[in-house]
Amino acid sequence: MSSSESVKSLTELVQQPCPAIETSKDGKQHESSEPPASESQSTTPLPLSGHSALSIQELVAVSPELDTYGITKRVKEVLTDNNLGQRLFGETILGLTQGSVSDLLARPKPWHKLSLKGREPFVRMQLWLNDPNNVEKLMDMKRMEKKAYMKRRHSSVSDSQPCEPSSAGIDYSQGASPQPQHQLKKPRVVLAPEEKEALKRAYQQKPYPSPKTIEELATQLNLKTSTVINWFHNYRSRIRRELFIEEIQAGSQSQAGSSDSPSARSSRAVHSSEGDSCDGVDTEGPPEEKQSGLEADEYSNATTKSQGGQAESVFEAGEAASQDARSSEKTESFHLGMENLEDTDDEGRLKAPRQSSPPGSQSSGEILETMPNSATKEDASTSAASTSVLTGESSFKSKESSEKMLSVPSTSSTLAGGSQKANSIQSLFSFSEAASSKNTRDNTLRKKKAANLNNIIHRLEKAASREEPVEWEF
DNA sequence: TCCAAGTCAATATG
DNA sequence: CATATTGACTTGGA
Repeated sequence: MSSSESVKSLTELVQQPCPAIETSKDGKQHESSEPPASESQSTTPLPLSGHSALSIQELVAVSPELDTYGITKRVKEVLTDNNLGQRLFGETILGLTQGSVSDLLARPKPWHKLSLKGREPFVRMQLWLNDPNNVEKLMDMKRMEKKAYMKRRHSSVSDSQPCEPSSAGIDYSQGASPQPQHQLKKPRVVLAPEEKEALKRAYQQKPYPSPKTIEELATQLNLKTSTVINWFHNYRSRIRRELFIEEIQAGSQSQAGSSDSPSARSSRAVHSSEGDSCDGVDTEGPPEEKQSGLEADEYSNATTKSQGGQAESVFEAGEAASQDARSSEKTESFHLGMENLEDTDDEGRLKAPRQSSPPGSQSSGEILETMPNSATKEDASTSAASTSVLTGESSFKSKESSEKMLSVPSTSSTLAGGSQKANSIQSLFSFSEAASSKNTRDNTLRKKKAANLNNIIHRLEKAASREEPVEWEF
């Protein structure tokens, strides 16, 4: 009921474009439930379809800056408190699948980094949070779903394949037997830990590999080119996100209470210390971005592409044959000696890989095998490995070891939130300040940061137009 | 064309 | 069962 509410809120927002400033609770943001009427609750799973979408988009357009982190936090609380799953919430309220919701709730990007489209779910969440009956509605949905489910399996007594032929048919037809249809479907590539390692290593050196490099990687790892491309795209964007959340969390917890943090940042202070960092990723780039530190330490970054095009074999296992002939000489960048150490989930990993790994060579696992190319299923056949390193311990354990590698000092750069837009920023959540990420323990984080740095560098370079990779002074 | 941002959907994990 | 991860696809911009 209440069909006009959304309109009302919308109008309100429109009328006063600059709301902002809400202190503790955001009271007036939007209210009302999403779809203006119609709400077919019966069988249509996806609520979004035409009608509501429009309103939402308009709302997004006029929506004030929202605290995405705060919103997701509250949503998670409400959901868990009431035993509501994110699947139901996602499909019913956001029109997204479970996986997407999980991701969104766990790693919300800051509002200003979101595209119009990306803001939609957050506006919906805010709307939902403001809806007094939000929980109740979801509970109802849950009940209905369950009922339907029960009914279905109840009535379908002997059906071997419960209904749900929705996807069926079409192509392969033939009927029937859903049994023999797999394999041809599409296997869903799963990269082995070693492969991921190799890709990550390659990423450190070149976040934006050239087509040629990609080809080589694909060949060496025995993966499809598209897989390698996709991997890089995904990795880059995911790394970026990690940084966002880090930024947000750092900011929000700063004044949580216990932490005193002497560091008072006065507007744009330049932290000279090289220690921490944080920094934002900022896609813009052009402006200044001071990154300090970054000693090459271990991986020198990408910019040094040297004009030749050398092929870097990511893993030492040379193997292969791949036709590369160029001597890769040192190529391998640093040593990173990690290797797999058991897993046991420890987070505090002490460094000190017990395993041998001769200091000079970075042994790292090598890939599984490169079959000629017959295409049959992939089974690891082992072996061979001609030059394989002896130390190589071929069978790796299982999980991927932690990834630790490079220990970049950090990018630092205070970026100063102020410079950004300097206007609205109500900063509900943190400022994008440079806080301090002191935990040294997280290698992963560091790695991500480092990776990100490379990313930034790459972009700057690009932006700066040709010009060789000048040496940016960090 | 490449890239980034959003998602989906299959798998992994818990 | 629910949630988390992740390769691939889609969309939209230069």
